Amino acid sequence: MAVTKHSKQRDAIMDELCQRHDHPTAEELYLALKMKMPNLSLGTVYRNLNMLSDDGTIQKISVGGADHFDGNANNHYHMLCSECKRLYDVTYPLLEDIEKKAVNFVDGKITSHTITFIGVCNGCLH
Amino acid sequence: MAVTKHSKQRDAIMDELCQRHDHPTAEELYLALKMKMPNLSLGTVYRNLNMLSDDGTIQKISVGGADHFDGNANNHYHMLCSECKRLYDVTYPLLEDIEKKAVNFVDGKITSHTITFIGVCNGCLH
DNA sequence: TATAATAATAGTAACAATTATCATTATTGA
DNA sequence: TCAATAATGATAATTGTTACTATTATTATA
Repeated sequence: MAVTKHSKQRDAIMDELCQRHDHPTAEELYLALKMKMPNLSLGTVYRNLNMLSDDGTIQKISVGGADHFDGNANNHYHMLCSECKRLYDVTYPLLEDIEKKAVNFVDGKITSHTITFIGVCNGCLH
Repeated sequence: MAVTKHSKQRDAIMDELCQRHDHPTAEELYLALKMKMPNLSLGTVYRNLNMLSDDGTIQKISVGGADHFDGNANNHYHMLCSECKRLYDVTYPLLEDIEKKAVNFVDGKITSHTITFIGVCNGCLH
């Protein structure tokens, strides 16, 4: 179901998600919020994250293991550290024309694209 | 553990995976192989797919839901149909220099990259 | 070619991530 | 203020995957 009524829990989830830039999982968000809202439920976090990502208000990112969420809905790229599994933003300029070009190599229509770099972050290199 | 000894099950898994180009999940492979090898175990399929993708012999692809596997280990791109969740190959030419360029936008080293187009396949459009 | 070492298997249990259920609570519009 | 119902918290159920263990298959060597 789509969002219709307002809720404190959803506000808190959005606030937390937009303040941080570490692309937390549902459980990481839940644990952080649980301190301020002690009777928040993990199911509520999942339900809201799914509604919001269905809306296009936030992004859901699947890279193996638990899904990550990104409060920045504008398309941008990511890097996954294969050591610590953390997900980082990559400010590589958006490839504006890649979807148009890719149409020639696809049977269907394209609505978006993702690029994920895999590597090792500085924290894990040292 | 890495592959050392030979096994019929692993051969059958590789054969099946390389013959088809629909990026099956572990369970889809299992069901297809179960006909020829009635006492194949799902755990065996998972174990081998993981060993082979750790090797770099095959690719594991996470796009939400169950992981998909690709017998083509050469880097190439994919399209995910948001309707039927099927994964297609995209023969878009490899962006050879993107990893080198991306280094400037990343704190760490890059070892590979993936591009996934999201869209609707022809089967789902009609 | 027999044998010993051990990797790989089948079958099953356990686990992790996510979704569904449902009685209760909160929001909203009349 | 009240009725309608969306959203919640708590928990059960489901799904995808990994771990465990006794047995079987592979392989190197005597």
